[in-house]
Amino acid sequence: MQDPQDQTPGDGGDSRPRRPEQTRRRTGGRIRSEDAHEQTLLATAALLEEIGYGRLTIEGVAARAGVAKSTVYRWWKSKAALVMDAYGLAVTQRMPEPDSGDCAEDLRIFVRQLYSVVEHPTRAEALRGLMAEAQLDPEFAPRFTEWVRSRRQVVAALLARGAARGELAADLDLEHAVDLVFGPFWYRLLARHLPLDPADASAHVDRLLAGLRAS
Amino acid sequence: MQDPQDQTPGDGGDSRPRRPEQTRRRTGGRIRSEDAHEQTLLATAALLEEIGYGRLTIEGVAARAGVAKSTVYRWWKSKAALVMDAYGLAVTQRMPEPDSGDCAEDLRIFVRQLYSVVEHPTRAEALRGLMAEAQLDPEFAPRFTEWVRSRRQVVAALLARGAARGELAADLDLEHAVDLVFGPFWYRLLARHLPLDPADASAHVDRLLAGLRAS
Amino acid sequence: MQDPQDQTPGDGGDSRPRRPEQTRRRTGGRIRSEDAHEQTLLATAALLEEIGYGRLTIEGVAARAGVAKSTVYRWWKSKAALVMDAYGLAVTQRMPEPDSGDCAEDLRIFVRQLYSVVEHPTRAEALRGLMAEAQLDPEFAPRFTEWVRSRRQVVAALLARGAARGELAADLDLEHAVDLVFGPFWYRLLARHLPLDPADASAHVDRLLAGLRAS
Amino acid sequence: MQDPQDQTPGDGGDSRPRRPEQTRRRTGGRIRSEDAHEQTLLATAALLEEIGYGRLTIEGVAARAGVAKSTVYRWWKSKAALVMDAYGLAVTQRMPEPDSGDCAEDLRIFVRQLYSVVEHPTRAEALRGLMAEAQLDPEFAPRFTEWVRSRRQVVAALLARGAARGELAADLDLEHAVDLVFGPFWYRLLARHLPLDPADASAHVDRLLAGLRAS
DNA sequence: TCGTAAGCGAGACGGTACGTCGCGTCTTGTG
DNA sequence: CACAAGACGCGACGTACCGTCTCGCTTACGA
Repeated sequence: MQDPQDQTPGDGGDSRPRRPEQTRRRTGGRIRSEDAHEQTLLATAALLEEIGYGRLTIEGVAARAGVAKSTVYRWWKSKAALVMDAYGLAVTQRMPEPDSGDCAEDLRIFVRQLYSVVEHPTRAEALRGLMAEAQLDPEFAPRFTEWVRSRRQVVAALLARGAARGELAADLDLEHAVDLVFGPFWYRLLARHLPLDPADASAHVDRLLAGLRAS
Repeated sequence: MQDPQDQTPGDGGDSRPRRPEQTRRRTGGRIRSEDAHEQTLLATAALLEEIGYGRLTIEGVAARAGVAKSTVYRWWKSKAALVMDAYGLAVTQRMPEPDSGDCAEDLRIFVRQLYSVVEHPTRAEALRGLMAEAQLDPEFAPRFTEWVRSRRQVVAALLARGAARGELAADLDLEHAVDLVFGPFWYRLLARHLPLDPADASAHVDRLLAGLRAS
Repeated sequence: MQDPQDQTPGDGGDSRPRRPEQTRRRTGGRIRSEDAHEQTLLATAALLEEIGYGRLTIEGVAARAGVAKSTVYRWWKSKAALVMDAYGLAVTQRMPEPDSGDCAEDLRIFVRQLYSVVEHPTRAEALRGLMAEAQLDPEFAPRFTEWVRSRRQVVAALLARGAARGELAADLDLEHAVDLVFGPFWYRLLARHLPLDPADASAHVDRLLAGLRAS
Repeated sequence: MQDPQDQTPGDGGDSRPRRPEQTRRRTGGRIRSEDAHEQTLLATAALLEEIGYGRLTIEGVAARAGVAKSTVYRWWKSKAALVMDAYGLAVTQRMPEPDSGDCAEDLRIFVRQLYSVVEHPTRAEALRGLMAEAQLDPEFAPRFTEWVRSRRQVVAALLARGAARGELAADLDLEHAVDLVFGPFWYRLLARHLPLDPADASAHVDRLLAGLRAS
């Protein structure tokens, strides 16, 4: 979600930028409890597994974590932000940024990884929940969009390299191409009109490449 | 939402599948108040415009409509179902089922219409809200998926006609092709990484057709 | 509750005087369904047994009786009135009006009968419920008070006969004496500080008579 | 309701037995708002005066007190419990526990005080309402019975002192004697067959004493 | 080494909306 | 007309979470 290096030391690596960016005053005061923090994220993950995003509540997370509600609110401003920290990272941030020298291969790797989310139903549900929340919570939407863009960036770079190498059409519309990678994926994930089968990943990429080469 | 022809006359075009299917017992019982019904839908639409899907509440709808909350609950089992009736119809049901004899032209008409939803921000927000709700409310999800399928059917038929006429590749994968029509649209609508511009509709279709012809 | 002879024929013998007393118009119109009536009272009695006065509802009675709610409302204006018909009669109206020639004996018979209500828990609960309702429903209160007076009358007459025969003090305050018969009974029935034991009836009467003879 | 002496200072004299007995954990947690509490009781009392027990609602009390409904429910589990705190105390707790050395005099004082409730119609109605509620709400009944017993205790003690002093029959049945004090009072209060006149208090006591001396 | 400044648990608070229940009324048939 | 069916407006219910707010206690710096 965030590069590890932009973390204020002692900030736990996952707090949202709610605390003033000006390197935090830090003049005395009890230090943040790493434990409370961790328990919160663990409880969130556990509850996501058990009851799903929709029925997750901050109240419930706090109770499960043995943490005060106010402590949760101190570090995360919404359920979505909490879930994003607890799960988003695990789900997708660790996705590869493949660079094999072969654009088709890179794409294949990336898309396979993308589709593999459905093998972890809770992660898939978390993705759905985050997307849903982004529609309903105007404060969360920009943060989600930003995350989407960061994911797009990986694919865009990958395609740009391919185009530079001449593997793809020169006049490629990058943004549109990236939409063709993610669009059908999200659509199936959300609309559920057909199952999202990791086995389809290859076919998806093949058809994609056909279009991108011709252009 | 529903085929216009399966409407019982005087049933307002929005009957819920809650009442026993078809012929409704109809032996005694006060007849359903067309007025209460209509007022509810109008209030829903009005509030959608004013405060948006996220802040819409059944309580608020009932109050605005001058209708008892229990009456709303009698006919709609969730906010999403209510919005679907109040808005879904207006939003998409009236979309065309073009059949000009030219597949490319048909697609263009359909997609243009699809993209035009963003010219009505409230409708766009309603669409987003419904999709979000489908992720959060397991009871609503199937109903939404069904509606998605009905929309897909229109495009599938259109493409099938084109394939039969030889305008498209014979070995066309229909489902995947339909995903390419709707996927990028929904993706942009929901993720907001880039604006959804009706002017892009043509380009979208052109690229689509290129792929579908080659296959 | 009412003498059988004051019934308009065809009026079922237990309807409350809601219909005008002027021997009912009776000019065409469907005749009152004896069956609906009876089923209502039976359902009331059954539900009293099962769930008690407190949780009894007119809605529930109607459903159980297979009768329309409006039919219940047509003949009884409140739950209390309904219960009074369904149960009150059985509970207390059939109590004896003893006249053995011996005032002490008469009292003993009467009080024993009074206390025996606790052997029928449902009846006891109905009595409690009616008393409670009389406190909460101003419309029902007078009807209940009237019934109380009718019960008092029996005892008053009994005592008056005794006084005339010289078995009791001549300067007896009748109303107060009757209060001493019913007061402690109701008090124990309602306050539940001590169980109401039919075996106590004799002791109650004995102490009572001691006081009434001396005066 | 409770002995005045077992009140934690600042606890308003009306603490519910809902919180763990005695010393309350008191490790963290916002302190209970004495103000919210007091406003609730005041609003209850005010509404009792204005609309009476029957039409009192918790919803209404909360609104009037400017307090959240959930706060009311946190401290009182039913309307009856609320009224008992708001009014019961005022009505009867402050009743005297006379000990003049003369049993007859003590009784007279007590009964006069008892009858005087009818001079405050709202209190009388509250008493009726509480008794009614005790019949209808099984959860409340024991609490009410307990209160009744505490009131009886006062009279029992008074009579026991008299008996010890030889003012009353030695073989006095205390429980029955107490029933004779309260029974007729409640009976008249509830059944309304005759008005409850404070002027009758003396006569009531006189007749009572006659019986208790003779026994 | 002490005071000041957090962080933390607990949990009460004012709110908002929920979804349900029963009321008593009404509007439809049908008999 | 009575009756069944059942929809309607209404009002309150009791619950669930929200996000905020004291509390008392603990921890860590910096003066």
